[in-house]
Amino acid sequence: MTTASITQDLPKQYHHARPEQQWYRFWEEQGYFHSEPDRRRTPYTIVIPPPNVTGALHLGHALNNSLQDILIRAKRMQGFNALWMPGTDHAGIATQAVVERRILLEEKKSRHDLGREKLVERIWAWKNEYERRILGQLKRLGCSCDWRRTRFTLDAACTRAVRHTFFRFFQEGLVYRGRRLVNWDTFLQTAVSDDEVFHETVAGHFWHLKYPVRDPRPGEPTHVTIATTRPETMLGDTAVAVHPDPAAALGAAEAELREKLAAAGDKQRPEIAALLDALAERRRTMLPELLKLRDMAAAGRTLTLPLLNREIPLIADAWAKPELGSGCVKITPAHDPNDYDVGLRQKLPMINILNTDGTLNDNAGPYAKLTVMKARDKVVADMDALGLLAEVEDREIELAHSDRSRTPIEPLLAEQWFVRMQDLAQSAMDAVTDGRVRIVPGRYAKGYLDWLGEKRDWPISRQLWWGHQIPIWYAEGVTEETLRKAFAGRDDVAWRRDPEHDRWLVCALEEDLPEDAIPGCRLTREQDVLDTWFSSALWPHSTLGWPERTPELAYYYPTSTLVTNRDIMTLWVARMVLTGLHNVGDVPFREVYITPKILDGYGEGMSKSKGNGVDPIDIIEKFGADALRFGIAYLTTETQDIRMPVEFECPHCGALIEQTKKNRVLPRVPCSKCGKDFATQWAEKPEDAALPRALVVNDRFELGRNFCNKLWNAARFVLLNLDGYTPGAVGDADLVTEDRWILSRLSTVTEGVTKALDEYRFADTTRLLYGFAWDEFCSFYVEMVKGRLQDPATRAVAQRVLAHTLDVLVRLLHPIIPFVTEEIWQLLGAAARERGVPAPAAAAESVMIAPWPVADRARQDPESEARFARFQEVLAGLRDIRSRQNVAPKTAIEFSLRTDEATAALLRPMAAYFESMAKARGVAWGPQVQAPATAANMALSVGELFVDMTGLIDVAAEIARNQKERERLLGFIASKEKKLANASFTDRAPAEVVEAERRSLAEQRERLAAVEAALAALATQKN
RNA sequence: GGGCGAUUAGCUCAGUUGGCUAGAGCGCCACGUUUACACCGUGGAUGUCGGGGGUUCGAGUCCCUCAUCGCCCA
Repeated sequence: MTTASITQDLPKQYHHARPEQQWYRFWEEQGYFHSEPDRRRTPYTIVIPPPNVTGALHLGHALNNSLQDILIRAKRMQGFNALWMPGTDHAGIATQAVVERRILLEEKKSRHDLGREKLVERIWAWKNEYERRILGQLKRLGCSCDWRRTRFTLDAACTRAVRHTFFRFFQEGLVYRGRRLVNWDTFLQTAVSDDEVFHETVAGHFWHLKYPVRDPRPGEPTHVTIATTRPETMLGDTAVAVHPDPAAALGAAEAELREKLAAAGDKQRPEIAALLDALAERRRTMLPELLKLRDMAAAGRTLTLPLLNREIPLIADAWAKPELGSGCVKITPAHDPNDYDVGLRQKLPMINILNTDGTLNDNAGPYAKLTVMKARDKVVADMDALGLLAEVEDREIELAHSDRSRTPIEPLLAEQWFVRMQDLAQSAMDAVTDGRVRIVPGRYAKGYLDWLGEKRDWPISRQLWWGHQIPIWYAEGVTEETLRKAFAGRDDVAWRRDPEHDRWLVCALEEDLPEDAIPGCRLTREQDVLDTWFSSALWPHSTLGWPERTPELAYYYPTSTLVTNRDIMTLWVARMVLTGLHNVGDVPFREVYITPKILDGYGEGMSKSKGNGVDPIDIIEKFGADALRFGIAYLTTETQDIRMPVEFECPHCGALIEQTKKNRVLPRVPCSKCGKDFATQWAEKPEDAALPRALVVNDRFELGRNFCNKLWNAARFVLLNLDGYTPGAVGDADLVTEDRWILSRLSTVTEGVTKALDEYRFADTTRLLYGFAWDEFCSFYVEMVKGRLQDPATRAVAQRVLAHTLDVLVRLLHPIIPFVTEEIWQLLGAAARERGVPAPAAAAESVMIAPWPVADRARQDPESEARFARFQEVLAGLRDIRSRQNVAPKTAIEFSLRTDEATAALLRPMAAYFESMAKARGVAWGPQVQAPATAANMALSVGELFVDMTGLIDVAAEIARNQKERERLLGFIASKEKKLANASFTDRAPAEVVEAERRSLAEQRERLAAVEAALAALATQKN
């Protein structure tokens, strides 16, 4: 390809679509994404947080993955052997729930109608579809993942890692089976973890129920009143508690309130005082009875549980709060977390009254088979009929809901599998406290350590069909001797006694056990599957081949950086650290970078279930992948989340329609401008899906699109001016002022960008490059080099410096905006394959594999930068005068500059640039310069600028401006004078600060004098 | 209830160890099509840096407190 044929068709606007497709394919075909272990090189590895296959990616994922790609591309260019390990997560409950719901909706079938095998088959189909879509989205984003290594948490390799981990945990006694109160989702019929539960305030009631005291003695109460928001749970009550020392508890509550009162502001004081009064009242009226009940509890008195007529004890336990309600509390250990603790403490029976489908079981006696809600109504009615319903209050209740099915959670005592966390958690805490894992920003370490510090055992079983089925078989009615014989010589089978039942738990490493593995006993397999996080906890080592000691594991592990969001610090990050330490013996990654979160216009996190997830493809379609990435990087600051209100772009008329909480969940929305309907991401019915779909966009990505266009045009300018380019050395003597300046700035920026990226300061990186490319390279260097390009004597060097600067800039920008930089790189390569200052060298065949620029400190040239700063100030002054005096751009002006000789000497050589950039001819420079008779003036830090305005001047405008400037200066000078008159300032502030203030004051005074002189001169002209 | 974060121009956000009569992009106003770019250029207007107290010679920046919002944990 010749230069001519390349340059003739450069469009004036950068079009992103074709380069995105072309260069992504090119990179893939060249194998640039692939990494192989290579002992001679240092690895840099990132494992992707595997997106779950529940649905497509939204902007939050785009942020996370753009940042990973920026890091991995920069490191690759920096010479590291960079591996970005991709893959997806099976997301057990979330995916199963989505598929089940869809099947129910479309075919009116439950999972039980379908059966385990068929359902799992359907989920695999779903997984295949969404995995393809997700990976496609990542590719559109430009992600340079090593796709040949793509894994899935449920594939054979990950499954093997799961089996080995589970087996080892089992052998070491780290997994066990036990009864625990779990969050039961009655719709999905599975336990869900605390993290899959959200709380919502709903309108409810507080029912006050009376339980009769058995054989009350004279002077004793006949009933005990308790209050509950869930009356049906009384059927599972096994005690009523009263505080063991109600007087002291009331005293403590009072003391606490008094302390609060002392510290409170005026507004809160009455409120707290009222609470104190209420407590005092309570002490008077209720304490005697509470003391009596406490004594009755100590004496072992009992109550009758109405409806079931069960005898239950009155017990003393501190969970009962004498300052609340009746001071007594019912205890339902099998259906309330706090009561469960009481039950354990007091060794109470635990009666489960719930079936897994949310109906009551036989323990509920006459209420069996009723749903929770029906049972509630009936219990209340029956209690009322017995005269045992004391009161009903309306009350708002914080009710736990399942995140997956959106139905209320029932706490339920169930048998589950757990991982013992004591030692594992400690190891993961140590890794962070001793710095083997560094968390950035550091403040997130606290949450991690606090959570692990609780060392709560990890419930790992889920009553689902989609996931890693727990490799446990139950053997009943056999002796250990039989087991030993059956599995003689096998080290891949282990067993333990089931502490809850008369049977053995048998765990198998890789092979599933047949039913008849043990003579005389039919093995049954555990039906539950493992929590998704169990397999994703292994991700950094399972993807590298563990449990095999693969070359990959040896080379890439521990990985370098994990990029994720703060919501899963505990669920995922902490667990990766502890399984990594346990399985591999080392941490999974050296650094964890926590990204900001993308929020919608209402400040809420994006999620599929809310309907506020924005498909990054929409942004890519409209603005380009580079624009998306640039915008994301630009907004990724250390502390702020990113608020992103979005709009529908009407596909009919292009109008922008605000996305609201209402319309964002609709399948079709009418355009408020043209009135026609369009489809949204929710369109599924044929009649909706047939409508053209609106893109969901945000104008903040214009920033990135405009920047790419600016860069493109700068490159276009360079390419259009490379005719006759010859590579060659460029010595210092060849360089002119603007060359030295741009090379100096380039060196400084290279240094700054490299450092910022190293410290995960993405916004700083991007802003530095934006400023350099736009305000320095384009606005000054390109403008200034134009003249030299016209002159055959200077053209060659100008071309070389220009090509070099663009080359370095493009390399620095490549990690952020890979596509446009590759497009430019390729064009530049065709026009100037060999380039570089001081010595040319052949450019890499792709910017993706070009070396990262190294800052040449020797290029940093304070003198050039100082000269330039003065030049820029004078230029701005000239432009300002032109603008405020309304001098047409075509009209040439003349100016003179009163300044010291040194500055004059610096600026005289720049005369040509004042001509080309402000159409202004400098006629006089130096200390002796006098103001022309008719002049517009401007006080500058370097002196005073005069523009000869003969025949042009607008005296009134000039006076107005000078007066305004005078006001400003007077205020400024007054404040500086005050500061410097303050002895404590001059005595105590550092000398250089005081000196700077003095200089500043002197300078402003000079300016003021100039302005006043100008005003005086103008006054004479006015007449 | 405990913890973390936020509150700076109409909007979305920067502001490194306190030295600023506070910056950017968009939007707004005026002018402009000079052969890289109107997804552009030049200039301009716009802020009691959430409220109150304190430390300091000096506070957007540090401390306390209040308010509002978001998230996490209980």
